[in-house]
Amino acid sequence: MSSVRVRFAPSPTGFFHIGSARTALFNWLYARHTGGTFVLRIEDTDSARNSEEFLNVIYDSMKWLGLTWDEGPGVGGAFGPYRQSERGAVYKEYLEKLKAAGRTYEKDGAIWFRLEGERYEIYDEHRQKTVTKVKTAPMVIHDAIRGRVERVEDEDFVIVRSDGNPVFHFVNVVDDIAMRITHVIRGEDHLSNTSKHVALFQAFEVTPPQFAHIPLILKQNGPGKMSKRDQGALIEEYQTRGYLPEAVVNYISLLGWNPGGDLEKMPVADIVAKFDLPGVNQSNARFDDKKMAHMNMLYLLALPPELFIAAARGYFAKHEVFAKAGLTTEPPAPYVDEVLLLSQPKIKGLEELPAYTAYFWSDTYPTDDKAKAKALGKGDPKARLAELLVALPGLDLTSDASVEAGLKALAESKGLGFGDYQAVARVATTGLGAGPSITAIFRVLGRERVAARLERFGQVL
RNA sequence: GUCCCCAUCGUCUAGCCCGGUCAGGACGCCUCCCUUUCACGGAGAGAACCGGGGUUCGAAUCCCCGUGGGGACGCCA
Repeated sequence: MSSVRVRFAPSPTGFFHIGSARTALFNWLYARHTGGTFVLRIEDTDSARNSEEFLNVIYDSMKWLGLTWDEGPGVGGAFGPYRQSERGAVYKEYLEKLKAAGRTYEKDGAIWFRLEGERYEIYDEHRQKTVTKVKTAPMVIHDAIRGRVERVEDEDFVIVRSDGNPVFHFVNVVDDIAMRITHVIRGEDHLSNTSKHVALFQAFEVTPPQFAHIPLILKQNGPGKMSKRDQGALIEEYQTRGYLPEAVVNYISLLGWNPGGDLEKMPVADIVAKFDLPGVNQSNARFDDKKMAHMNMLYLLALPPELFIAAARGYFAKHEVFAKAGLTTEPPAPYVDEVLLLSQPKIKGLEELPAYTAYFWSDTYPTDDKAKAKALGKGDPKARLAELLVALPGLDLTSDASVEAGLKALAESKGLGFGDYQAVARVATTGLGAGPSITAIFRVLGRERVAARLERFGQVL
């Protein structure tokens, strides 16, 4: 294990979104790349806004994405506890250090951090009030992604609230010191805070960790950074929509980072091998759900049959697809597997599956009017239907090839093409204009059901 | 308003650090091919160096200024 220690420090005040996931991922990737330690620390100092529900969402989402932590809640570690709400003693100890150094004072019941320098008053237009500023030397931050950043921190700030709870800036720095964090990889929205943090590190006489401020993810429509309220922002949502976690990981790893070539789809092990801080971009990235969906399709397509079946079945169970289709018992496993495999090369996402396969589960399925009109629009569909019904008992349904041979023979005997039968047979047996090959549909559905559907369709013509 | 960060196709980006290529790839869009529908796949079209100065024989690449975008300015994190 290398000496690298990184942490992801979410606060359970809202759902786990793409931006948080990407920050967690970059920390995890860096830890895995360097053979370091990935720490999960829960920043729950704002008791008014925290909730256990959100905490569980964070754990679930991280586990789903495969972002396992080496130290943190549930797994322990030498620097625990890992929830800030349980670290009161640590903060008290560090607060004493600051007090002893004369770097704190009380005002309005809160404890403030005292910057060193000459004080003066000035009217702040933004806040519309007079504030006390301090003439300080600029803080210099050596950022692994931004380079040298200089910022003047010129106002004292609260480190312990009047209710006794310590504030983010303070606990964040204290824990990074106490947990021996070597690299702070976080969103660029924290860059302006970093001067506060450096001031605190200096007050504790500790060399600050290596900072790396990663670009933000912008919402795909409209201005501003992505927030938990935006469309497609929640990791949870991709989980319920049946996205493959490795696809999500792959896609978000490419938001603000790239291996420096044309490579896009790559196994997570390759991402780990290639990931490094210098490869991280400096400019913000806009989220694109189309590209995410495409990545997911690529992964779905590449899934070995048994894994695709497992994923699809997981989706079906989660969404109670069979129950919603009106079935009291699940269809036989081999039948279900066959139907699922038929669909694998055709769909872009698992969420398409219920609608895509509905006619395999139930004999009552909707008929798409457009598809019907199109199928009935040319030739003599009624005659084709009748011919299919005549030929059906003699059709060899053992394989797609044999069904195809049979249908082609029928078409040839009438001086027609395969397509003349395909269109009407499809809409009759599935109600749709698109789907797996008609030969596979015949074979999997079976002679009886196909016959019944063809007949029923013929009657309403 | 103050401070900080950033700037290549509509989007994600390669190229930039260490100036010299028809500025490359991917998503999306469009066309064609494959085909039994729909996908997948294949081929192709269209599409960008934010603007202005400077340095240089030569600038997407280095410097400055604009402009634009983003972020921070809480007893939130």
